[in-house]
Formats: sequence, C-alpha cells, structure tokens
Amino acid sequence: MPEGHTIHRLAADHRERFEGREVRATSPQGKFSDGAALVTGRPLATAEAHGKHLFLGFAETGWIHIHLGLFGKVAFGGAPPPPPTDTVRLRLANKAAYMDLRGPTTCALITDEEKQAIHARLGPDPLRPQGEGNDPDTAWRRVSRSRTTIAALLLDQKVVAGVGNVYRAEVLFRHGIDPYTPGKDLTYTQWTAIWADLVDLMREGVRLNRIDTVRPEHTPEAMGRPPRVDDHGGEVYVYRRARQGCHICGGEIRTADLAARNLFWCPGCQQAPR
DNA sequence: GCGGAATGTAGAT
DNA sequence: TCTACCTTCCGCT
Repeated sequence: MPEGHTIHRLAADHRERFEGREVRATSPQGKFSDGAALVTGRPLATAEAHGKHLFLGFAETGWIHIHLGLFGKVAFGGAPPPPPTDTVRLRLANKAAYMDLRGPTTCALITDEEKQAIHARLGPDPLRPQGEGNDPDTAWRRVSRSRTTIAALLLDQKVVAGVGNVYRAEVLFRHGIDPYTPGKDLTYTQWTAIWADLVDLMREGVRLNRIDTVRPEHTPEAMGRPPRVDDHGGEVYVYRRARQGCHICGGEIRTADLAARNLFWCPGCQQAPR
C-alpha cells in the first residue's frame, strides 16, 4: 500500500528497530549486493521520508534511497530471521529484528548531494514539518497557474509529494470537487482545505498503517448498513468502488483512465465549479 | 499454470 | 502518450 503514509510509517519503524545499532545488510536477490556490503556492520544513523521516498542514513557511508514503486513491500520480523527468499532485495538484521525489502523500483546507495537533489524536485509533503517551503502555498503556486486537471496535479510529485491514487480519489470526494476541474479554476479556499484534510488523513494513515477516509457519520454503522472493510484494508468512499452505489447519494461511482491511472469519483457528489 | 491487475515512476518517442 | 520495470495475488482454465 505504498502511498506517502506508508513510507513515513516505514521510516519510523526503521528508527525504532535499527537506529543507533549496527545492522547486518545482505541482498539475497543480488541487485544490491555492493550497497549492502558497504553498510553492513554500521549503525543506522537515522531514517526519514519525503513523499514516497525512503532514506536510510548511515554515517560515513551515505544513504540507502528506497522507492517501493507500485509493487515494493517491506516486511519486519523478530529474531531469528527465517532464511530469506530469493526475491529479497535487501535484508537488514540485528539481534532483535529483521527487515526484508522486495520488489522496489529503487534501492541504491546515494550521497548527501544526491539526496538533496531528490528533495529539490519533490513538492511539499503533508507529512513533513510545515514551514520552510513545505506548505500549501508552495503547491498553490503551481496548482493555481495550471490548466491540468486537479486529479492529475494531485498525483504529480513535484506539486504535492506523497499523495497516491487512493488519497487523490478520496480527498476530491470529501471536498465535492469534480476531478476534471483545472487547477486554475480551484479557489485558494478549496486548496487550503484539501491540504489541511490531507495532513489529517495522512497522519491518521501513518498511525493506523492503512487508509481510512470515511467520516464517522458516514460509516456503515452510522448509516444503518452492514459493516464492510474495503479490500485494500481501509474504509473509503469511492476508490475501487466503480459501479457500486455512492454511500451518500446512492448514485453510481464512475471510473476512468486519467494519466494512465484509474480514477474514481461520484458525479452526483462531485461538482465542477460554476 | 497462466494472464491480468495493483496504492508508481522514469525514460523514450 | 507509450513502455519498461519490480513482485504478489487472485481468478480462470
């Protein structure tokens, strides 16, 4: 489930298990053998996230830059670790815990300068400390000048870092905004409300390690419907609910391709600006 | 066992 | 706009 909340959660999970303690690093799958050899035996200095990028810091050695892409997964476990399967790109282990990384788009050792370059090309992240350019106004400068649809802008990591296909669909539903609205037609009030909502939703996502977007008054219990959890693990309004009824208006949820991703929305609840 | 799809991105065209 | 890439899981034969 790799949207930004997952990566920030992973950074915290790495700090908790490995920070300040020496790790053994291996690459059973083989594509990161050289990098693993350089960090093994060193302590993890820190771990941080920006959007969907994870950075594991090792003093003197640099950073392991990890991007899970669409398929990547991280699994943690206690000692002793089981024999790794041959798809494990990176295993970190100490006396108490281990971590297995599979299927990432990126797992590479980078320098501090290379890390700075990645930060520079990413937009503000609702999960990073606010201020110093990490704020809704930085994103608004791009959004408010763009003829691109708000649905595409929300997935553009240069505009906002960390939002993925689920948060995009859900935040637009929660604000009643038609996904095809051009960025320049949004009001500043709408944008700051979207940002504030992303901060809340994604923080809750880090805490629970899943995406829940349904307000208390709209849960199945509150609406007198049978309880239900969506198959990606959380409770949502529109994501992957095409051709099902909208929780609020009962109309059909629609789906379409937008910038090669699946878009979901409720035409009844989400209106274009007048 | 095979084919398709999946919460993503970079690079070529 | 397209294609390639990384892995797992589910539904269909």
